[in-house]
Amino acid sequence: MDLKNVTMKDIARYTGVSTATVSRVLNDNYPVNIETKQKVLKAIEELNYEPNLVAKNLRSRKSNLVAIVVADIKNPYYISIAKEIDDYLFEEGYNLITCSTDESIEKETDIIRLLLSKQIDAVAIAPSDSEKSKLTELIKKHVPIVLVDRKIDDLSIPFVGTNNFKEAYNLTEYLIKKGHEKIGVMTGKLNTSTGKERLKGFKMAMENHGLTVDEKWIFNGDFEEIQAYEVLSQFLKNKQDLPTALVSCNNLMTKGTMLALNEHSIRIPEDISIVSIGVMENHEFFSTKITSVEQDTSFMGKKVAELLLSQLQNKQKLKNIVVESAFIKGNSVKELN
Amino acid sequence: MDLKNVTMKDIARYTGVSTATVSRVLNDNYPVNIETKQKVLKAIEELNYEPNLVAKNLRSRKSNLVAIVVADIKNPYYISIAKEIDDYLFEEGYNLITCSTDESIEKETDIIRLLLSKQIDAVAIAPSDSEKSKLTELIKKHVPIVLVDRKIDDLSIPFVGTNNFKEAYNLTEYLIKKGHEKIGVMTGKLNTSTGKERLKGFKMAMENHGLTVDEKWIFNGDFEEIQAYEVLSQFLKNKQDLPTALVSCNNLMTKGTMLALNEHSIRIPEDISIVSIGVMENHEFFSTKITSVEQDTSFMGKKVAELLLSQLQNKQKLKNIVVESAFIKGNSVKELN
DNA sequence: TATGTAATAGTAAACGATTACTATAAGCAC
DNA sequence: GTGCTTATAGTAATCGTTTACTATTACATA
Repeated sequence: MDLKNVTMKDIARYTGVSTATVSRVLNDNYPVNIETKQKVLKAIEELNYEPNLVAKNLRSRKSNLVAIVVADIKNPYYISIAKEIDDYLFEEGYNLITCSTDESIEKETDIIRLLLSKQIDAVAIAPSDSEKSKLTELIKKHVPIVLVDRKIDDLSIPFVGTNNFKEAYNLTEYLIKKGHEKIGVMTGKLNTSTGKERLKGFKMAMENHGLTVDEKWIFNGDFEEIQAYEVLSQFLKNKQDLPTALVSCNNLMTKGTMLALNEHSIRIPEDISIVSIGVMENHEFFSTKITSVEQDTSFMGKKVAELLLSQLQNKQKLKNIVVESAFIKGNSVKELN
Repeated sequence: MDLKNVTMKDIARYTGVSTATVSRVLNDNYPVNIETKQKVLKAIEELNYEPNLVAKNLRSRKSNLVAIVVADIKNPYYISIAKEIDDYLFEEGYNLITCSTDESIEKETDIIRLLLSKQIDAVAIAPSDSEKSKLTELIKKHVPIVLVDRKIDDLSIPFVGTNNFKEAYNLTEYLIKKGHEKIGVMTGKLNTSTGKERLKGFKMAMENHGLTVDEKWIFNGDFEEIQAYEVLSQFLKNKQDLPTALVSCNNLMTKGTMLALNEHSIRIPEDISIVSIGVMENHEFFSTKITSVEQDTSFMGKKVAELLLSQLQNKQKLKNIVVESAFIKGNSVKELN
């Protein structure tokens, strides 16, 4: 039974009115005789009618779908942002779909094309490449966008994120004040705003304190755990001399770093000090808690949702939102003074 | 510019053929003259045509949307499963939308209704209540379902999960073998299969070893961190005597438990031993690593995806899949012998 | 009485794709 | 020439809604 869905047509036939009237009852946007209305509502109840949103969407040229496109949706940082956005948008009748680009610009481009085909209503995105991202495709079709975490300067798209330069600067300075001079950095992807700015912050802090950055301690990470693990493992395998401290440019790479150090029995902070931009899950239970800065992802998600909704509802207020991040003091930094 | 999307009609007009022909070129499912075909393809290129999937979906009565409905999509356990499903389905042209019920049956019912309206193609679900879940609504509309993690017995729906009874039994027995007799349990929701079976496993292990279960050490959790934290905090505030060991019935509650114990300066395992069904993120870095069983969520996700796809593609093979879980030995259990 | 307007409801055209039918022409066998 | 098949392509219906038009009635106003 019930092989075919009940449609407005069925309701119309059942009650002897036109589909237009049924639609009007459902949307309550046009005067309908009270008795007719009740008859229709009764039929809807009896036949267990449920609207077909695909049809509705075709007619309205919308999809009630919003996407969040990030490098890796398994990253707790993005998860937390996404969940918050989802909660807010769900209230307004939107569903969120999450897309991971795995930092590949090709995949990101494919995803954007697919989203356009799906008539996506809005997109929150952390572009995997600040130059090559095909955001113009979205702009051309007037799809509202919010940049999350990663910025793109030339396009005037609202942005929600943190002050990456400052985060890196402060953490590096913290190390310096503890007496560290031989400091390395595990960088993020340098074709993203976050990667660039964090490295810049690191270098500036070094420079301002008259320290030079040793090239061999600049580890080229890509924001992912594996790469950080491998780059550092390679370095350690060659028995090169370690810096006394290392700045890790995101949470995933901090994990990769810790795993590599663990494997070589290098202790934190006895043998090397670590600071991290971004926290690891459950770090409060760690034997060595990593000193880090923590972003308020719930707040960020909320702000992203607000910016998305304000664009969807044409209440344009397109300002950028830079969220302050918190300093978390752990015990991963050795006092050298 | 480009306010309106380019449609097949535009391509048809531009090339002087009918929309039927354009459709045939695009789908390559009907003979089209080679020159006509090239002309159409050229127009598609030039006008930058992209298909409208909403229209396609209306016509085909599908949505290319699959949903995963769980208590809390922020739970790393579900995230990992979801990500795996997403990856597999994306390859086949489906998008995954994630829905959190927050363990509320009302919310779950609303979600199911919404999904039906969206013409959802398939649903993976961990029902928030094994009795009251409105899966019949989905079944009535012939929407393929896969039960994830939580089972429902009477409906014959394929299931992917673990042997919850055995997991609880083994962990409890492990404690007993270490000499523990005063053992408590932080239960999950008892209106779910996982909650019920884990408690049953715990009780059976106790019984089989001639131990009695003290009611005051049965803590009524609901699988969520907060509830576990609060129930235990309340207990500790009343200065009641502790069991020597506690079985926690999922990862989130283990966290709540640890937080509550921390706050009261109760040490693991010196003051109380803890075992957990399910692992916490990054537990490899914990000062006290919790002895637990770990589910292979990637494998589970893969199996769920397979079952979903096989139903979507009518290759019915509806067997249940029970995944073996791994025993992780930590240092959270004190030897009492 | 003539006229304006509000309530009520139906008709039919959209939205953008797919496809069952139908039609034409060409090629081939007899 | 007749009949059959195949390649090719158009027409128009369809998926399930919404809505611009149009139409009718009732009632108030001048």
